Amino acid sequence: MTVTGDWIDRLAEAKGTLARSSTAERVADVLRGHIMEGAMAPGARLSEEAIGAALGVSRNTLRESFRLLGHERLLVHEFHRGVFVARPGVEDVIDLYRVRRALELSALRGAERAPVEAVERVGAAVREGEEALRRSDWWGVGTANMHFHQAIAGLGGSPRIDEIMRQLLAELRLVFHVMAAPRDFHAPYLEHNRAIYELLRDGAPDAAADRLAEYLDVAERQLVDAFGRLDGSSAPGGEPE
Amino acid sequence: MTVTGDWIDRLAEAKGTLARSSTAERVADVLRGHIMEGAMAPGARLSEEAIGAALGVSRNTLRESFRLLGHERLLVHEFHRGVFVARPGVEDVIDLYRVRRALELSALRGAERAPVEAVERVGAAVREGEEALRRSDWWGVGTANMHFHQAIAGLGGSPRIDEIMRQLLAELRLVFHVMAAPRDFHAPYLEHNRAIYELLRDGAPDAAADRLAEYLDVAERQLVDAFGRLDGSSAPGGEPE
DNA sequence: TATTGAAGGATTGTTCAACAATTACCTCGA
DNA sequence: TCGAGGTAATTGTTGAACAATCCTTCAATA
Repeated sequence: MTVTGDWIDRLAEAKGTLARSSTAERVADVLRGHIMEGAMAPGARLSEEAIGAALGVSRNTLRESFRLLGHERLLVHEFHRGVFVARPGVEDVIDLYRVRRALELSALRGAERAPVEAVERVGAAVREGEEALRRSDWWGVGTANMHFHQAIAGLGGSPRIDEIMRQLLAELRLVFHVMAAPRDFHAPYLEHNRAIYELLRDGAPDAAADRLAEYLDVAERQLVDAFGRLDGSSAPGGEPE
Repeated sequence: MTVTGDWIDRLAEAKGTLARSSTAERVADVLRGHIMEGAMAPGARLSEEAIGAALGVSRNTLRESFRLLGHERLLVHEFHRGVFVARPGVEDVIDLYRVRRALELSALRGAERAPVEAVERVGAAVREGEEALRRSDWWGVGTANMHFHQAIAGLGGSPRIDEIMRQLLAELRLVFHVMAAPRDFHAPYLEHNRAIYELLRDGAPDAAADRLAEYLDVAERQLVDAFGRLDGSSAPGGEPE
């Protein structure tokens, strides 16, 4: 007899994690990790030959990885010059916050229709951050903060917005590396996160959005100021001339 | 004496178009054009050997082009199976409109601070569409409509939003190809465009945003209905099983 | 009849080696 | 100090080769 249970759908969901295999993508994963953890400084040049030899992949495959990361704006590719770790500047910070405002606020404002699981992902991120703070795990606090905003943007349930947001936050983590003292930058925002989550959970998404709007303004200004302080010494953004 | 006119900035702007030379990117441009004009039907497979021979580029270079277009969601890359022209489904239409709502409405709502040139780009797109309609140039009407929404999203002056929007609209044009009769789909929206532009120009951006919100709802429903009608015959979206 | 299993061919994934095009560096000379 | 020129190093692109995987076909079996 033909077995056609509905559990077959659950199998189909796992397909994505199964089919994920490609040397170029795995290499991109490795590089992405190194870049975001700061192992490669912003502005550093990535030699095809050196990295290809180090990772044991051919130049062609490595180039595919570079293209992937270039599209995520973690690497910039200059023709005939090579690929470099992106070095975001003040105008990038401003632009990143423009996009964040558009995506996060509109997701929050339309959150009456958000499913409970999506709201709970926000709560989980809040708790994740508080626990990391208790452990004085600053990197973990930053990661949790990213998860928080990812969850906010994910309230609308849009795969495309999720992906855009992932890229934005990865790029933003680069910004933190350019900054002087990113150590405890995130910590003060934890209580804001909790307040926003509770407003959201208690059915006041508009109030939550207003609160988040302030939040974003303050954070942006803080980053812009930090950039302004070190501007002139190394001209972090834009094309050098 | 050193000549330092301000025209040097205008030269710098042209740098982007000048430095743009890479076989992979040029190939991607060609393919993008063919896909968006419907020369290659959604779902069609792109053979590396055939296309490589036709365009006179090597497989490695062609693969780079495929990756570029894959990131724009015009092609989907299935491991060990090849690349296919994307075949958007209903859920893609819904998601595309989610992102459009977030980006276009928030750009419009914050348009008090938009520079005059940006607003005028919206007006130019409106007139472009009206002229195309007069010539019964349906493809031109569609293009002008894309320019209109691109200009709306561009009111905030964000390069990242501009790029996201470009991709979204390219993907949406693919959707129109999947539809049955895309011929005069855009025409009825021209007067909406004009109304929105005039509200915006006359300093009522919030009213313009409300109008655009309706607009998007109607257009989305129309597309979803069109998909529902042809659903079952060829199952345009998702993974085939 | 319908399903399974095993060749066989075709296509993609990846590597390697080579050469062309361009940039970076270094030296030389004024 | 500045510019010109030449050399070395790096990237851009190609072509061929082989491994891995998928699709098709066809026969075998229940």
